[in-house]
Amino acid sequence: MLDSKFIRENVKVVSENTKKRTGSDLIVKEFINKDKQLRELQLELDNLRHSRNKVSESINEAKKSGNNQLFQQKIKEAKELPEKIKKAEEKYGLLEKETKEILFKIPNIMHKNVPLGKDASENKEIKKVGQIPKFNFPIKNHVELAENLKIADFEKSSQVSGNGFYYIKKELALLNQALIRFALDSLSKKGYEYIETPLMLHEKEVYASMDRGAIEQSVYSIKGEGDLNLIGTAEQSLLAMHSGDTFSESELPKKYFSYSMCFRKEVGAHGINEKGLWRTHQFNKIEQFIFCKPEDSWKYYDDLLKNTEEIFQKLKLPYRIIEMCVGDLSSWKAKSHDIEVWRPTIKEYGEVASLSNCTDYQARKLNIKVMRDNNQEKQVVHTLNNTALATSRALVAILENYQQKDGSIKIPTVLQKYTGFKIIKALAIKPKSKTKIIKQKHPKKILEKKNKISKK
RNA sequence: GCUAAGGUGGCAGAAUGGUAAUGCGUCAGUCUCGAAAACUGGUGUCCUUACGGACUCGGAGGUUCGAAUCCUCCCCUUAGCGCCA
Repeated sequence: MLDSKFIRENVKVVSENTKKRTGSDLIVKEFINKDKQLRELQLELDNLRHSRNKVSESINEAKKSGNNQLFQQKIKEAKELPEKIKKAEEKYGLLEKETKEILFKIPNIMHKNVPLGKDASENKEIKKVGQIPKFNFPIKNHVELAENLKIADFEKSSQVSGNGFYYIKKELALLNQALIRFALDSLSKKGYEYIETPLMLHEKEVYASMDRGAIEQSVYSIKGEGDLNLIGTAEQSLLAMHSGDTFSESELPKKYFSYSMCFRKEVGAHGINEKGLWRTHQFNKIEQFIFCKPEDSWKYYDDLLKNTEEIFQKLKLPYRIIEMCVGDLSSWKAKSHDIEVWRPTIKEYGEVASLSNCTDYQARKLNIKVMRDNNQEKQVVHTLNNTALATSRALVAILENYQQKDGSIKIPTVLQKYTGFKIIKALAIKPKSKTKIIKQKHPKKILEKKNKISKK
């Protein structure tokens, strides 16, 4: 949320920004109006309370001095006040709630360079990195590849949990763990602090990181457990970790990274009914998160992008960077870039990481501040986040980009020390159709191979 | 989960129905060539141009003219017991 005082003092800036982002600045006008009423009501309420405090004080004095007549008279006088105060309080509470709701709807002030555009189709491509692989054989998508290799089971998972879940098995599951370790090591070396967080949060903390719309579309809440919700990203739990804290200047920046499971409803999301690992209700993610002084946030923004790029470069996966245009920028962000990885099967880039500078918008909701050295003044900190690696999408990219003619999958070199194997070997026997069995020329060799594997 | 004791500013620690003592820390000023000590003033949030005022004792309600204090519900901490990956 924005600072009410800032809105009052910069109506023009906020209105223009809101209009640019949502097409209308009506909510700003509405806020100004409500906020004015609210402050008038507060003055009224304060005056009522003041007179109560005064009367109470005089009652106390009368009691102490033993002036019984005055005491009785004042009590009589005081008895009328609580009712009035209660009414004013109720009115105030209601108006305050309304005003806050509107305040939450006013979007963050964008960075001045955010490109114009209506929606995702108008996002700006910044650069492309890496060689797009060429295949001299018909390629398969990750679902076919994984099912043929029997390293994933999407039938069973949809049976037991519904669509959007997965069983990954054997080499694929180990590759998943290898990706996690690889990303953790990569960020550890950069001096970021590793954190493991709660996977459930109260509503207030979840709400701090995003807006109402995003929550309704993504957040799972736990039935019968008060207002507990599964996190959609460790961004939420990392932000909440410093809820209410005031840092000294020397403590900042706080650079964190975290590994967690993420849970998302994906209501209305395109592709949630598609089989596979690309869009799922549950996935593993290594997330980067920074709390910093306001003047430093753009510097760290670049760092966060570099860290993730480095990971994809080391995995030798072709990717591109795009910048979110106004129409595709979430309300709480000041600026955002995505990293998209190449998917040869659909001949498109697909989102694998999302970088954001939320400036002070998130931190204000949880009252996270920094005490300035010079003038002893507190200032709301800036928060930034970027995916380091969401493993399920990286798995898709690896399966599809590293597939071989025989259906086996090469393991990216940097991951081999974590997996312990260099290739996910194609299965020798394909018993599905008779013709294929006939085609197999060396059944002895196949048997030998099988024995070797089972010995391992 | 049970039992017991607790939860008051950055920290320690009083106030048991009369409007949050005090100490430490910290910041500023005086003094000093400078520092220390000493002294003086400030040190949570909000409203107000200001004068002022309101709020704040883990949270939410309630009783009362008035609640840190009494009542109800909830949360958390510590210790012991129980259960458990």
